[in-house]
Amino acid sequence: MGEDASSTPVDTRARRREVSMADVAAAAGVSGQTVSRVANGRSNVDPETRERVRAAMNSLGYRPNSAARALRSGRFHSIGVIMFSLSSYGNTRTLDAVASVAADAGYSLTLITVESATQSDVSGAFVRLAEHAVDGVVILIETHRLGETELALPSGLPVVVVDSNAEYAYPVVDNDQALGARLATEHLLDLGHESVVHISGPLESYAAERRRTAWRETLEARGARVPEVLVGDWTADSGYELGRGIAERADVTAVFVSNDQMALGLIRALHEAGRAVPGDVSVVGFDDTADSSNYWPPLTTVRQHFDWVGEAAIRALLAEIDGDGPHTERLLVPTELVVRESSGPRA
Amino acid sequence: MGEDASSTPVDTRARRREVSMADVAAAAGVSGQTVSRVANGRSNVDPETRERVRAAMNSLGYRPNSAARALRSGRFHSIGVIMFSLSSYGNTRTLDAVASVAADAGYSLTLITVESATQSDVSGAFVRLAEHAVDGVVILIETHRLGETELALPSGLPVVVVDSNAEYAYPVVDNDQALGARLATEHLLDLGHESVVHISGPLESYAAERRRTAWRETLEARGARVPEVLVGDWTADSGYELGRGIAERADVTAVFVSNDQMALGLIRALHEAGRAVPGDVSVVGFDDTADSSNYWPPLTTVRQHFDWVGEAAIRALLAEIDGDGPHTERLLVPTELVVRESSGPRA
DNA sequence: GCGCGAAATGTTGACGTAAACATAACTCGG
DNA sequence: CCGAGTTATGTTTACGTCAACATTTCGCGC
Repeated sequence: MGEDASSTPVDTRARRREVSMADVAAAAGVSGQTVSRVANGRSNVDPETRERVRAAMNSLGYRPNSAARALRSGRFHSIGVIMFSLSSYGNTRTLDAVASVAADAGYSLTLITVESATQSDVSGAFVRLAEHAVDGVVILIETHRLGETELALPSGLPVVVVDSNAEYAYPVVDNDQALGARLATEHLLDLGHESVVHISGPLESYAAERRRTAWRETLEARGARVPEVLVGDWTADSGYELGRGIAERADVTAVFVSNDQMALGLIRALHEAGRAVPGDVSVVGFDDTADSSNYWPPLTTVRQHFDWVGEAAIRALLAEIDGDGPHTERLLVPTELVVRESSGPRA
Repeated sequence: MGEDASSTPVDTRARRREVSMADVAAAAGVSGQTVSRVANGRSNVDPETRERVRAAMNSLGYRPNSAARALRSGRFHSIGVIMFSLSSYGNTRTLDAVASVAADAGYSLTLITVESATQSDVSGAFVRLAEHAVDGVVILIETHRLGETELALPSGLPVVVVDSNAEYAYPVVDNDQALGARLATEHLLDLGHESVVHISGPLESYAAERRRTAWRETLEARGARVPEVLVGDWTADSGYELGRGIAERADVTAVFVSNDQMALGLIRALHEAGRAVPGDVSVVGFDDTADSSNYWPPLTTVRQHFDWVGEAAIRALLAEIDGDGPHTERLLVPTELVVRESSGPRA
């Protein structure tokens, strides 16, 4: 009695009954297999038959059922992305790139955001993705510290991590944080500043850590004094709070800030205190957001190529998915210094 | 030729063979159906049996196959999102909210970004989503103008649109653009400014249109002169370019800008020209981005509750999916004025 | 102690697709 | 004009899950 059409002719939810291959096959007078061949663009179909099937597909509005397709083939043509919220500028930009590259390759994106970047949250999200029919996973989490247990995920699914820590058993793609931080710090030293204060991102962030480390090493290499690190949380507000302290210290003439938003807050604090930028204090940020060229003054900053990172991540993942063996490698995309007006020679 | 499985017994890609219900059933010594019942938390299973099945699941690492489940049930527990790139602040924030609400409801998100917001691109994306096993679609496109042919999508799938135009045959959720624009304009008039110049978003944007219209109507209602509209493209750069023109006009004392980023550019242009904000020119933005309280001066702006919008959109969509009939209604989330330091009384 | 119903569990089949395996039709060289 | 090779098409089956139906087990009232 499985035949529904007989008993319930007017079923509102009957729309669920989609047009299937069998329907097309019947309409075109061929077998389902031939429809399948046409749908998948196989060559061994008579042009005339192909046309007939195409016509039937169009008139019936046939759309292949991806669930069935996935069940049959084991491929879902979908890539999972695990993100730690969408608030960070860089991650969002990377996601954008990931989305378009994946789309070009015929993959759609399944997005999961996690509240906190703990091991349990991330692997929980991972499990959900694994259940949810994805061929591979991109983990896009700049801020996380998983404690002693490093990222350990259920096996079997290709994974690429976009992050700054090298300790993963998965391929890692990232911007070259250390290069950018070095360029920024050297730029300020080259302008004659005796030392450079650093406003860091949160301690849990590996990206922040690498920038901080490179800043310190650059100062040491130049024989400059290494001031105490100030720690923010990436927000402009935290930059402002820390900036109020900096504004009171006449000895500070150069600040390297770990992202543009905190730099914005810092600059506001300096303005409020009547300290000129770059006259009294030079400021260099990190990210080169779309807005930073319109800060007042326009911000000298480190440009990250998030689009390259996103693209590289997807390419690496697709290679893994296609079985070209997992490359546990590490790809660093170069960063570059963009000099604008917030940095100048020491007064 | 292509057949590899037979010749390569040690196939690295053999991991694709996931643990299935049958494996668990065999391990636990029960039928597949019983496993299914345990997996779905049915009540009519003997506690002891349930425990045995659970143990087998864990030791084998069983994960239900969502493709098979979807094929069987017609439900995918996935919501499609069509976005016009991720560059806009508001859309990204809305997406964030959508992601967490959907996740709470047990749905994952399938994200598709489109390059341009044309009818063909959007419906192309829609078709891809329909193929891609989603239960419903959220269209999150603030900037689009589809010409005379209004958004016409293949039928059968619940849809919610987040946008400012009322002309859809689908439920629409949006921030109350008109309210915000009115509040902003009235605020400036109340401060004593004789008129208010408006920098609009692009003409293709319905959001920009509604803000522009409300600005004009507010001026007219107060009997104020309506200056020519300046049209930007949402970027800070465009705000800067237009701002250079404004800075030369001594008669302009108040500007209502259609988003915060253009306001940032405008303020930079004013600074460059030596015109004080708000001393010479008052500026009000729109969005209340995370950064705008740290602009210099901190920006008076209109706060949009993107999180509410995202949540409302998902709730409406889930209601549709659950068959509570399509509500072709329109939900406006209130906006509010946030007064900071970029606006002040007319000199 | 017999039969009835409830609870626990098993069996069958279908969802839509595509791989593997037929089979039919048609080409072409000798 | 026959058989081998090629191309077009059809048939069967399995993917993993779950609803529907079938069967078994057991408790309990009379």
